[in-house]
Amino acid sequence: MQYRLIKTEPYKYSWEKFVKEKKTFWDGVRNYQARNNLQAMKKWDICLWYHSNEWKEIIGTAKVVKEAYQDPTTDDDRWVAVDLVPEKQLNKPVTLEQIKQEKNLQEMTLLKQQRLSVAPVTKEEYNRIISLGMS
DNA sequence: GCCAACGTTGGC
DNA sequence: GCCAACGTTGGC
Repeated sequence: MQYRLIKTEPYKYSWEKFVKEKKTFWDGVRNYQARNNLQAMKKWDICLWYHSNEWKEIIGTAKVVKEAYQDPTTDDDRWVAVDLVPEKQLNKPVTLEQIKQEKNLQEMTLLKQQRLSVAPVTKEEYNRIISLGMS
């Protein structure tokens, strides 16, 4: 089981819309590092769902239900997509501000590489976020 | 809306 | 293969 963090801009594709639709495919990644992270995803891996821009918070988690396949939005075979379904919503979103203040979360890729749209997350970081979000 | 950080492109 | 120029992202 692996954990990752994926970013969306809420006005493009929000958590609310995701929950309503019950499923989405994660496409449009045009960055090699993010692509590599996408390709490494396995079925049932968990992704933290992060809203960038004005929200700046982790709001819920998603489960991978289909591993990387050719991105349907492009003919370019360098890019891939995965299918996700909502797993759980946090009682209380974990904000970027909180993450910055958490001693144990300083090493998160989210903080180190702000532009990466699909980032790895360790089990410890994941557990920490969930306990913050569920408290 | 600005700008820093960083990824990508293309000329050499 | 290097690196300057350029474009995009995302926090503020």
